[in-house]
Amino acid sequence: MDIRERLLEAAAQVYAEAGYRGATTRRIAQQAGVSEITLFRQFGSKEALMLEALTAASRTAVLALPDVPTDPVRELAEWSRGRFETLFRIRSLLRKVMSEVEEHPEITNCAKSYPRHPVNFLEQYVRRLQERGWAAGDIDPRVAAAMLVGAIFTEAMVRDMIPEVYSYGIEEALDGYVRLFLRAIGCDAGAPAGAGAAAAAVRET
Amino acid sequence: MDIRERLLEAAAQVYAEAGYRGATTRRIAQQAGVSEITLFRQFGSKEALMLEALTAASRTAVLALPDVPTDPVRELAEWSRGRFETLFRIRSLLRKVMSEVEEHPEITNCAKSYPRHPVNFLEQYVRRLQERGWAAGDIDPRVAAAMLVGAIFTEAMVRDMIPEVYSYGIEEALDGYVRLFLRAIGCDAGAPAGAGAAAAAVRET
DNA sequence: GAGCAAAGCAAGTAACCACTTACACACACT
DNA sequence: AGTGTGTGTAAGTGGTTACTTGCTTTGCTC
Repeated sequence: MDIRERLLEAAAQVYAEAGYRGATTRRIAQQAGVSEITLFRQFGSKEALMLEALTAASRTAVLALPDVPTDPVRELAEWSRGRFETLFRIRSLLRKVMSEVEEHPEITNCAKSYPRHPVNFLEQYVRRLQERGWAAGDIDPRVAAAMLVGAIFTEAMVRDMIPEVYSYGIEEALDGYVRLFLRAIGCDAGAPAGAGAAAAAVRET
Repeated sequence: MDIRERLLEAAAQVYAEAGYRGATTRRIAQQAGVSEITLFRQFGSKEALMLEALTAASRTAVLALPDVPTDPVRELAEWSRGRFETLFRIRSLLRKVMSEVEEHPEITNCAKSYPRHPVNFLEQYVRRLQERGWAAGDIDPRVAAAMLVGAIFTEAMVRDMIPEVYSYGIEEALDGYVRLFLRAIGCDAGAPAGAGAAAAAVRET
């Protein structure tokens, strides 16, 4: 494996564990299995290394939602789960980036430069549900999308920090969020009687 | 003002700005307007000072929800706004605590030791709505409460970090969350026609 | 085998960190 | 006047930080 890549990966990992100040060049070099001098010869400075490492680490594939909704319950459940797993995997790194926005804006900018934020995908999906008459028209898709994405984000960030608050499993939480979300926007297929024409239409397709 | 208190307040403030490693004793003493030696004479060590400062800083009053729900829309709107403002005020400190849980568990424990977490208040409120027949019985109050609280938490944590994602105001967001939440749990009093047949049925029981 | 780029080692730089020691000053109580 | 108590200044402790210099070793190409 290339030394540059080893250093980049080690830098991202140590940063996720200890933050910018805690990610010392010695520790990064040790983690990568190279000497500290090689680090400086390759990247010039710690700042340059971290910038490149965090830019690379934040390049994660963004899960898409189907252009044409067919099974909202299933599609949203899968998307929510994927979104959660992505966030949960990089939760340590994300926490550090969040806590250092004020101090290292130039470095954290690269990590948060989503050209299109995942919340926008969900927002568009809700709009398409509305166009089809599967969701109530008086819902603000931006707010609705932010609510579900926000709940998932919190779940990924704090669940392992204060587990005593969460007496139920993550599966239960995600399924519950999707069900609540669909009910909230008026697209509740599994809701009790009288829940609405939209839900019936969904079930029939 | 007492020197001890000045130091405690300065420690919390500098910690919120720079984190544990960045909160140097020199900087804290300077912020408090006392000499660095006084800091050590008063608290013995940086660790002891930070522990006391963060314990004191995290002692925030927890907003209560009424024992007997009368006006869910208003009560939840007020509670959500209060919850948001509390979190938003200490967002910098919270971000640091979150990013340092793994490294300084003993210090961050004091900050997150909610005997009863705010989400439990909302959970109990939802239960009381259910008992009264104002909310659907098949809703898990724990999951529902976590969803609203999670959405508010995310709003307080990331809104000022990536403002370009949020094209609407915080008022709009909070009001929207409460409306969506009430619809989700089947307690949508003010919902327009078509969306709330189930809600009407709920209200009649 | 010669040449060369990239890696390593040993050592050292100036700055900063938490923390200590020694000593002077100012105020309260008696 | 004396006696603490709490604060300040000055100086310095050993350790760590990012980063550098000088020199040697490795491994590959020709």
